[in-house]
Amino acid sequence: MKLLNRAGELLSNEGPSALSLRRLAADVNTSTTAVYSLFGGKPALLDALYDEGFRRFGERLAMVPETDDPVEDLIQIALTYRDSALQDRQFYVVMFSKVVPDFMPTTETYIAASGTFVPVVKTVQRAIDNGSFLPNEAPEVIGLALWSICHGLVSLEIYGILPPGLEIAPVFERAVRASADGWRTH
Amino acid sequence: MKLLNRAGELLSNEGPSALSLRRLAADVNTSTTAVYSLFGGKPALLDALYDEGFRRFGERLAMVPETDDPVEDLIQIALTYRDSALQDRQFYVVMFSKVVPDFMPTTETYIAASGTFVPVVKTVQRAIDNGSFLPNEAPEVIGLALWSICHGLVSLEIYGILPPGLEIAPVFERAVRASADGWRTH
DNA sequence: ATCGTATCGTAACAGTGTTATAAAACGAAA
DNA sequence: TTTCGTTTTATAACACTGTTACGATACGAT
Repeated sequence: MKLLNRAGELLSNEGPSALSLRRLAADVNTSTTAVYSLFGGKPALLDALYDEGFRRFGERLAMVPETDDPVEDLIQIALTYRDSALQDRQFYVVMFSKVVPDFMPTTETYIAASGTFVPVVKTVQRAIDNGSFLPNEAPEVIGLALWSICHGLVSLEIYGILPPGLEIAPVFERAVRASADGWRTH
Repeated sequence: MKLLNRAGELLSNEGPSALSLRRLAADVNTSTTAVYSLFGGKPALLDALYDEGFRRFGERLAMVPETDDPVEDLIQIALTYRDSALQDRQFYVVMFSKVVPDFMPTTETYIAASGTFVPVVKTVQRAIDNGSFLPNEAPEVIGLALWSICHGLVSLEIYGILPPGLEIAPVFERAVRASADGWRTH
């Protein structure tokens, strides 16, 4: 599907505002109607990109190796989260920000995207079983907290609203480690 | 300025996509040109709303009383952060999300907005001086970490991409407390 | 009262997503 | 191979967006 590839390129190279149907159609030598017969419109095209973004994202997160230190595994997942987001930052804003007015993913696509979160919860569960993390805390809650600090820091970074003159990478790691420590058994 | 008031209403009630210049001008019985002579265009109008959003936001955060337990103060600031964001959620997405393509606040407006962050850092400093938080950690970093988990959770909540069937308020508080605990001296 | 600036209305321009209509391409059945 | 039916495509128009040139109006200070 040349259209989808080119849409991904346009999104990555020039951002969401360059992703107009006329521009896209002209780039692959067709007309805008193609988008409607093949996808169903611009929202559906965004849905496909949303899906693609989460596919890449989940692929990379799942690639983090599993060691016998689950808390350290979580840190590595977090670092991978940031790397992946920065690598596909234009996809990231489609996935996690309202970059296109009134765009919402299909519930089907949304459910598929939710799978990205599963390895995090599993690793948290291992940390609980391990005795590293507090028992009697729902692993989804801990996972969500760690996921959120990643999302919060990364989106602030991508939107350029972080204090300037800040070496972000070490700050990110430090923040994630502290956040994980908050769930540790003492 | 009736235009700005109506723009805020439109933004709050119907979201950013309802904020078109023609709609806005018609609602206050004028024409779109008024926006250009009074503000300078739609980006400048958004800039004014961005400013207004941060003004309200900062006002509420600064209203959190200062006790002799700075860590607890930080928790209260965090809870206020969420309350304020949910109260003005359409403003929040203008402030922290790319809801209008290629919109960026003026550096002047951005600097004013940055002031919102100051009370957080000050409270963190008090927690360090207090002996509650680890010394030799930059208060900006700790403040940023706490700010980020608030931002991460709240934006996930506002965008509706949180696991369904979740009582968010207690999860939010639990996550913030754990995140703060991560910076505590043991 | 007059001048100069600021504001406003009308209308047009370029761009967007979307859709009706008709032509073309393709695949399967006769 | 030929025919039929579905899918895909191209053209053009529609309604909408932000923006701007132009002219008229209103307002405030000299």
